[in-house]
Amino acid sequence: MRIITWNVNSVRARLDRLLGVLERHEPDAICLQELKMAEEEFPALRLEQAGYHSAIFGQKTYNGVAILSKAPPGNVTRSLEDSADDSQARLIAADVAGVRVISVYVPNGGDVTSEKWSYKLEWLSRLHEYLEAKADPKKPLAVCGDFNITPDDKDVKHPELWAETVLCHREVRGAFDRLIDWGLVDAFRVVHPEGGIYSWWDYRRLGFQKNNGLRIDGILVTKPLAERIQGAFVDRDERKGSKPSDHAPLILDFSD
DNA sequence: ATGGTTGCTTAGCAA
Repeated sequence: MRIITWNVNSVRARLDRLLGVLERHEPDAICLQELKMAEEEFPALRLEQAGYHSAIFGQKTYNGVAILSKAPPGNVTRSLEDSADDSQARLIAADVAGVRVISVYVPNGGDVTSEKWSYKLEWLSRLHEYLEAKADPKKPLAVCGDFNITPDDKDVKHPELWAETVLCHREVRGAFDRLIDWGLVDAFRVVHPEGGIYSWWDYRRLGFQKNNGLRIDGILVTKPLAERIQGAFVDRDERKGSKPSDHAPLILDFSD
């Protein structure tokens, strides 16, 4: 089973590239983030022609997440399903081929003095509560997405440039560790313990041209799925050429 | 280095 996570930074701007990724990698499931469109605008018909079902949690202009799958998705749920007053579309879950798949777009956090930063920390705490309430560490589960967190300095090309930022701050790394402690494994880390492989390069400061990269995308899996890990890579070529997303797809392979 | 670039929406926000 192949699962991909990719922050497309607008489905509208990236549809041709998305179709290319599906054709090139043939994932069983692909988790998308930053759709930047309402559900009714989502090109579900075009993707169906490419062989994929769509489970969509859209929002006009900002955010938005989806799960595309070859097999029909089951038990689709949207949002963190808690009591918070939250209009941002950042989580969708579905059963795909016996695996509970979740696509998450963790808040970026702006800067550490902003209200966005406290929203990020609260959202991560709510995600932890969501796992406690809705998921089971003993069953196959993959939490896939843009976590807007580098797990470690070895996931940052120039850690000194990013220290104390919202992507590297010890408080979000702590929140990430608490998700892991619930019963998850950073599947990409298992395959590449040495680090030095990145999934996001800032459009600003010509990040890609300088390989000023960070790995803020990931696939976190429960033990029964971790035992099936076969390989992992980032499709760095997808960040090249005309009109790329600022993220590259991160790809995990599991035995069936 | 308080800049830089991209997308959505149309001057400003978010990343």
